[in-house]
Amino acid sequence: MNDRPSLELAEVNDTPWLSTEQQHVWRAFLGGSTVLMDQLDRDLRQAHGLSMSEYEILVRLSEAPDRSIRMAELAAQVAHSRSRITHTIARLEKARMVTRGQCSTDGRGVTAVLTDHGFAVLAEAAHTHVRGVHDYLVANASAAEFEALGRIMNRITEQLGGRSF
Amino acid sequence: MNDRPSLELAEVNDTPWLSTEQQHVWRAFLGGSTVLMDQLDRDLRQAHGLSMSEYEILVRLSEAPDRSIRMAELAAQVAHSRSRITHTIARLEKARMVTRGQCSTDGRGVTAVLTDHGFAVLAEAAHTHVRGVHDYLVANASAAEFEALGRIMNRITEQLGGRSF
DNA sequence: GGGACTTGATTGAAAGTTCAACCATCGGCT
DNA sequence: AGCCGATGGTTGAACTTTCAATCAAGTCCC
Repeated sequence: MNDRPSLELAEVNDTPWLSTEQQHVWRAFLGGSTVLMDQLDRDLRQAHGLSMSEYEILVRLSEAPDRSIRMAELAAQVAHSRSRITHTIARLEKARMVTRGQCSTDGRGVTAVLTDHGFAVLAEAAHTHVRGVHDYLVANASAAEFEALGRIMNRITEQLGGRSF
Repeated sequence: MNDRPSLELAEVNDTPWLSTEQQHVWRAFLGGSTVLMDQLDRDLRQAHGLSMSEYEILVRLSEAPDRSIRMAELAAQVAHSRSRITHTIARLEKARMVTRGQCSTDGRGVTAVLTDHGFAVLAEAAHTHVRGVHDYLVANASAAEFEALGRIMNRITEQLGGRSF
C-alpha cells in the first residue's frame, strides 16, 4: 500500500545514533581506558622493564600447570593473534623469562614455559601492577559500580569472545 | 617501644592484593575492552579503511570551529603523544582527509584541518562506528550499569588525566 | 593408504607506535 | 635588547603489531 523501500533496506540504512549522554559515557570509556592502560604500562616498564602484554603472558603462564601453556591457548587467553604471541614469546625467550617446549600429544604443538627467572621477575612486577589496578581503578569505583563494570565487560567478552584470529 | 621498620617502610612494602572477585572483574575489563576495541577497529578498517585512532581524530576535527585544531590540543583530546599525532596526521594528509595550516597567533603552532573529503569519509564511517558502539557496548548494559561505567571512567580520567606526554 | 582440508606455529615485510634528539618560537626576567 | 627555560612540533631510528604467505602435522573420508 506504499512505495517506500523494503523493510530490509530501511533497517540497513537506519543507524541508531547515540544520545548525548551515551556519547559522553562512550568518550569517557575511550579516554579512561586509554589513560588507564598507558599508566599501568608505563609503571610496569619503568619499574621492571615489562610491557602490559608481556606481563599478562607471564601471569597466565605462572598460573598454568607446569607453568606452561600452548601458544594457541595463550593467544586465546590474552586475546592476541597467534603471530603476536610468537613474536612476544621470542622476546621473552631472549630475556630468559620463558623457554619453548615441544608438546607431547601434538607434533605441531609448541608450549611456552615460564622459567624461574621469569617467575621471579613476575613476582616483583605483580606488586607494581596490583597497586596500579587498585589505585587507578578499584579506588575509583564503589562496590556496586565495580560489579556493574564486571557484568558489562563479561557480556561484551561473551558476545565478541573467541574471535577472528 | 618496638623495633619494627618505620611506618613509611611498612607502607611501601605492603601491597594490597586484589580479592578473587576483583581479579575477575579486572580480567573481564582487560579482555572485554581488548575485544571491543579490536572489533570496532576491524569494522572501521574493513568498511572504510580507517583505524580507530584515525577515526577519533577526524571526529574531533569535525566538531571543532573551522574544523581545525592545533596539534598539541588534538593530542590532548585523544590522549596520544605529540609524535603519534604528527605521524597520524601525516598519513591522513597523504589520504587527503586533512591539511596542515599555520596557526595565526603562534608561530610554532600547526593546525590540522579537516577537508571536505575527510568529512565525507567520516560521515560514512560514523554509521559503522556508532552501530558498533551500540551493539557491542550499549546493548550489553542496563541504563544503571551504563551510568556506573561513565562515572568510573570519568574518575579515572580525572585522576590520570592530562599526563606525561 | 592417500588426497583434501583444517589447525598450529613461524616468518619476513609493511604499517604503526614509541623514544630520544632536535630546532624554532614563545614568555619571562634582568 | 638578550638570555634562558619551557612549549610546539617534527624527524628518524628502534621497537611492536599486523598481515599475508608458508610449512608441518593433524583429521576426515573414500
